[in-house]
Amino acid sequence: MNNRVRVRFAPSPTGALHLGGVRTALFNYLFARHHGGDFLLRVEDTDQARFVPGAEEYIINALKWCGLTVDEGVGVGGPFAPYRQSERKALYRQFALDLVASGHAYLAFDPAGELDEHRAAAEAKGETFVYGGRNRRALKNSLALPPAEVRGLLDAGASHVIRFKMPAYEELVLRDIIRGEVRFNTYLLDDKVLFKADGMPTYHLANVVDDHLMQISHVIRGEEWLPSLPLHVLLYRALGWERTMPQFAHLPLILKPVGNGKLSKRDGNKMGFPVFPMEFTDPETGEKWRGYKEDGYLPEAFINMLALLGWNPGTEQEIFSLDELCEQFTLECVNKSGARFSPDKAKWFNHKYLQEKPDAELAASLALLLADEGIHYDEARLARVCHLLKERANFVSDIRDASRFFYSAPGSYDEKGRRKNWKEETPALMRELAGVLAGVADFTAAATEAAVRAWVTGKEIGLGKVMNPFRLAIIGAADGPALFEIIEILGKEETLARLATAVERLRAGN
RNA sequence: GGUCCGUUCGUCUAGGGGCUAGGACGCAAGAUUUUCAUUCUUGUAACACGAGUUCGAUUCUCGUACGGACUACCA
Repeated sequence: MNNRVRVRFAPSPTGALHLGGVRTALFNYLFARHHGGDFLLRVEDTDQARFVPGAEEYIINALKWCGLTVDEGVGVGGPFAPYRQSERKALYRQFALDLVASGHAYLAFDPAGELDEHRAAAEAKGETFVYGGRNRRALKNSLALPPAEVRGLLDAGASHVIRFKMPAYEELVLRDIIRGEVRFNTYLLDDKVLFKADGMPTYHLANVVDDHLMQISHVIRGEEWLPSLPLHVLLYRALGWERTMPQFAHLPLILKPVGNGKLSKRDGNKMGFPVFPMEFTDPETGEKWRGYKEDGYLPEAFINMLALLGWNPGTEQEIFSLDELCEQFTLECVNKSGARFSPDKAKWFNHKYLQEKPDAELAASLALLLADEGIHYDEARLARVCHLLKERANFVSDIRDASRFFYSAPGSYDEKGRRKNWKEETPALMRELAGVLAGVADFTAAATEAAVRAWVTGKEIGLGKVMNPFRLAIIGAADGPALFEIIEILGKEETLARLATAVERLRAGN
């Protein structure tokens, strides 16, 4: 028996992976790396009806984009292959049958319609229908029906499922790494279906069987699974695997930024932020969902933001590289309560990471965005443009939007800026300014600034009287980065040309 | 409805029987600046409520309220 740490991320390919799913994967990954263990990817595709083509590929690509490398599993293989449950189908039936043989499970023949009727009837009385110890002898199953009738149904090929036989009355005290002791009483629990009529196991059976077979040491999953923990533990027990049963940790949920409830995929489009790591187009509805990647988030920033949603090491550090996260992550520092997602904070993280990016790297991303719009740019200048604009940007697209004047002269001028800054005396001032600039041999920001300041000082007027209309002439707007830095990049010729154009086109007054 | 989980500034959180309850996001003000930002400084703002234990509870216990998850032949 080995006690190597082995964890798995086990998504169901029913659509794109959302924020919560990525965080579950992340915490599993961090836990594995922290302990020098293995991170597996297992695809739980036991529900044929909900299978979405492309979802599995999306999940793999999303993990890749996030930098979460899978050691073993779908896409990479490994000693316990296959890792796709649909390909392990043949394996599960025997375990279900073993449970029937040992008296821990039974065959149930109730048609789905009849159960629906029971549920409806119970609901009408304000109650909930529970298929369990209190009524199973009155339903159509191998516990209630005479053996001969069961055999007859089987011989006739009657559709049936296999249900777990929940113990009548047992106090269960279970341990969760994050929550401590959690208590349940089997008296209130129902006989869950383990094996479906279509020959596929349900999540509960497949999950337990695979975690056992794949020697998983820790099950780290969302809080929505906490209610089925007793079933799973009982299953390990019934299968005789309790001694090597994994430890459990149930992660708090990620909640909507505003309003009630957990974050759903609808919230993103509604409130203007992505809930998926990457863009996803639903193949059935054709609906398109935004992604963090396409919105311009850096994967490191995205991961950092997600890691701090429900976890923190107890220090005041906020910026962590993936390596630092691996080093510092522990389940004991995961908190118990749900965390509201904050799009603002996500942006702030990206801003932080953007500042650390080398100009050349940003320039390469910017070039792509510009090419998308068919904007012509001078490649040699792009890194300088990024250097100048990045500190005021959250995304590379912010740099693109703030840098348009570098690629072409202003086609129009900001009206408010014109009214405020373009006075009767301005044209003359601008012509004089052009003369001053023309005389600067080495057209650097430092040199032009020194020349202009000297000239303005001599004239005994405020710097703003010159700089504001100057800015308007060069970039067509009243805001933006340091003007002398801008004209250094633009060059003398272009600067003088724009000045001349502005003098010609702009008129003072209202 | 039932079962289970949770509750510190608006949000993410630190802390923990005696603290001026700390940080970050956001917001506001000031400084810097040729503008707008950035940046820096300062400010804003919290222990859900009620009992109990205790010399003393935000911290421990129990209730209440509120929030959440689950309650499928879905995961």
